[in-house]
Amino acid sequence: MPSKAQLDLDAFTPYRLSVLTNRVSGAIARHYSDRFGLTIPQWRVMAVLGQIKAGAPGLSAREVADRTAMDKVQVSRAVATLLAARRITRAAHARDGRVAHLALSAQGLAIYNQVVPFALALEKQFLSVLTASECKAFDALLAKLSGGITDMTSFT
Amino acid sequence: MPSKAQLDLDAFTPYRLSVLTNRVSGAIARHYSDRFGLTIPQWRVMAVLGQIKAGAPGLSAREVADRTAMDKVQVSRAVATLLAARRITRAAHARDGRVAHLALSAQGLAIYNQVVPFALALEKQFLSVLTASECKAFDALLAKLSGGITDMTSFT
DNA sequence: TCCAGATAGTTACATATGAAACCATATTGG
DNA sequence: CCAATATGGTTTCATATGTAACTATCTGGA
Repeated sequence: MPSKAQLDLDAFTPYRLSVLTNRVSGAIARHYSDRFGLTIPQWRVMAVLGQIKAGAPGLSAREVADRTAMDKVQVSRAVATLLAARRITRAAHARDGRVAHLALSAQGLAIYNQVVPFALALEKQFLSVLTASECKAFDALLAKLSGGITDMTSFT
Repeated sequence: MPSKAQLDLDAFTPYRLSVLTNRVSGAIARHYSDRFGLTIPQWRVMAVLGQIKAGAPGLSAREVADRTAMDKVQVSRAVATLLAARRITRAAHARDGRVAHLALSAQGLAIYNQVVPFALALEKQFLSVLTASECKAFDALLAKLSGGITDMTSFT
């Protein structure tokens, strides 16, 4: 018999990463949904809109997509839902008829201000098993791995 | 105006984890699909079946689910597809009429033996931006974080 | 000016996924 | 022995998601 190559899923980094992420994201998604009626894509849109300065005109859907690592379809759908719930506003661009400025509504801002501390608390709890220096190390490693992957769409 | 709490997605660990994982998993899924006609759930089933010893009777669907962090519905569907493609076999349990033993077919084993080195190469490339000691550190941190999360389904 | 792309965003379609209902078999307490 | 319940596994249904097609607008060059 051929001496088989073996692969232990529990030792396979992409698998471990996937399981961990699904657990965290799933738990967070449940919380967002239960307490704020938000999906993660919706929350991501609100999160980037919450960062724009007071006087600024808002972000286009494309800018939102860029900053959330979502594709434009996901953004379009999340925006439609958030608009229907009056959590964000849409205003025409002065010069470019294709573009709309998106921003949080007053109601959306109120929700944003509730979700942010909540999200930060969840992150803190997630990281609570690590020491401060381990957190920093993990952060750096994530950055390094992400940097290594962005350029290789094909992942030869 | 109230001094708003802020949240920068790019500094939010669950978000960063999610983006990284989606990139890796997406790239791997594309490769498995292109070259072997496998989805990730299907491959996970094959991966755990590939680990059982020669004389062993095979794994039940529930055991497969336990070892792959998939739920029984996902397993059922992956198993159905793999059976149709004759990549795995199903045999009745001697005593328990509900249970079936699953194992790789000869054809499935041949594919398994192709995929394993391929998967290991992808993992190696993914980790190639890290030094050996960084890999070890990352591995340990993943384990610690996973351990911290498993017990908290609720993630208070 | 006007046409050939490029870009913003939405829609449609086909597939994937999760939750819950469901069927069959096993087990357990009376 | 037999109900009540638990377990293994599949199916159903409703929703989520990705790809590709589509509309509308804009830009740049002949």
